[in-house]
Amino acid sequence: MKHKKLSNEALNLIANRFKVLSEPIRLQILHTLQEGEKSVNDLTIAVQTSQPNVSKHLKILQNAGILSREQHGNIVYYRIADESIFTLCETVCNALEEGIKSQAEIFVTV
Amino acid sequence: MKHKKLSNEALNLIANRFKVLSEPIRLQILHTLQEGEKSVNDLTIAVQTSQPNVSKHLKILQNAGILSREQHGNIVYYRIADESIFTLCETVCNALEEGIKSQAEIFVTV
DNA sequence: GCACTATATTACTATTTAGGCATATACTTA
DNA sequence: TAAGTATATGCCTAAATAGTAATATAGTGC
Repeated sequence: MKHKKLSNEALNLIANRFKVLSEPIRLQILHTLQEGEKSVNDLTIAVQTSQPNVSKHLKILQNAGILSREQHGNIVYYRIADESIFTLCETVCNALEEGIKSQAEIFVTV
Repeated sequence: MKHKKLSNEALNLIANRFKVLSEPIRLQILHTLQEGEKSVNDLTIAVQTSQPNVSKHLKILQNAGILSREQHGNIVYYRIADESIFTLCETVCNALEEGIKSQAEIFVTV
């Protein structure tokens, strides 16, 4: 398996993407948006925190290019702009499952 | 495309994995280890920071199940224990490339 | 214009954490 | 045992940031 050498700037960008995804509330927002676009109010109800807090997280996600924003009258709808985040989550899920299985094997072999 | 509903605890675990990967120095360490196992000293030289700092990051990566540790005499070797992190980095890389391309299109259509 | 609703922003606080420095631990060799 | 080397740990400080509360902005309908 061949791999390219990544520059430090590239690693910084990658690290930053992970940082954006490292907040549970933001993952909750993304997970909720997997059903389709939602208003800020919908999301506020879904993630159980204050509206200003949701708006702040939405801005972070939008700035990262993960969400797009669309305003209709008084209501602002957010939607997923970069589906790759679900691939990321799935990869992590599988890895975590594997890790737990490996731990379980310790007991099996006793 | 069907997707399962994730519990908040699951999202916390996923967020935590992203958090571990959200530090450029840790990505540098992982990227260096892609060549194969290295000693703490090797890694300290590779990532250009202090040895205690490297040890601290190595511990975080090991606790997350991403690295494994093996001591030979005086020297401690670390190696990748969870290859999925490279898949993650690659997915992010591709997404970032796509994002930049989309931005570029704005200029093309002028 | 005025009241009402939806979203965003600002200022603040509390928590987390990366990095530096000093030092501890552990292994090796003389 | 003593000196030397490799790695880990503890304490501290500075910077980043999530959350809150108050307020600002912007759109709607009367």
